[in-house]
Amino acid sequence: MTRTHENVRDSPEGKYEEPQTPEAGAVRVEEALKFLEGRWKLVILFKLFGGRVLRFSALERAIPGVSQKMLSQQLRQMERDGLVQRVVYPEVPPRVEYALTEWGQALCPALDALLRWASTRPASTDGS
Amino acid sequence: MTRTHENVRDSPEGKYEEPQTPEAGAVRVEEALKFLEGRWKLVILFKLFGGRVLRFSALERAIPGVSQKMLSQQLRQMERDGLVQRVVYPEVPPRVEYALTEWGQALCPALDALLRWASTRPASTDGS
DNA sequence: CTGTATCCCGTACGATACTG
DNA sequence: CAGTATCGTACGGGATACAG
Repeated sequence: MTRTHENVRDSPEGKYEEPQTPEAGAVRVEEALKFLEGRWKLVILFKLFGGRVLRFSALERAIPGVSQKMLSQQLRQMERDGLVQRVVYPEVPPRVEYALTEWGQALCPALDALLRWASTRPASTDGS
Repeated sequence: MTRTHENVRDSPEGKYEEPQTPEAGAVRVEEALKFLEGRWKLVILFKLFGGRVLRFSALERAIPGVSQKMLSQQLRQMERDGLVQRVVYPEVPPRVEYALTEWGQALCPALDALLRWASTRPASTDGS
């Protein structure tokens, strides 16, 4: 599974192409990581994983320490990036619900891979 | 369905334990991501993937735009984190070689998973 | 050759106040 | 309720100079 590669070219669904150079690889990973950059994005992601739907105030309550500004800002970015779906109900008082997109949900396995990797870290041999 | 699997507890090799709460998951992913944070870490990583061994000046030349300060700094962090091995040859002039540790090499599949995920991103429907 | 020490700056983030 | 506006700050990172 972790198969780094072999013949991926001309695969029928043909979306994913192995980066051809180390530089390209680094750049593409950086681009992927940019979707996760931001003090609160991962927290939001995990609150919404599993198809959960939360409204603004619920997220605010669920995430201790976040300010309205930051919550709003990060949600907007995630929406623009296609990670999050935002649904506005034209009511009074206003209600806005947030959920992950399919693509957002699909992040889960990749994060899992990262978690698995991190969990294999050898203990430092020196006393640092 | 975030839940990729079910009973992981008491697995024989028993190293990896699924995070029990969203918060824990977010925190652990953040910790994992911290190993990759830094303007030049990924570039360095990709230069060293595949078991390549490079000395300081070689990395400097291979990474356009990096300063000695940053290169040194990021390499030190990666060394402390256990991603990179640093070998000093007590010669004149000094020679220092850098390579990835096993754990560092093992990052590759996880990054691949991230790359695959990113490659499935739907095109924006709006004109942004 | 392989670094460290200073100085400087942009930006991400936090706190607070205000609005439809 | 669900945000935006404004201000202040901490820190990562660039440029440059110096050192073993």
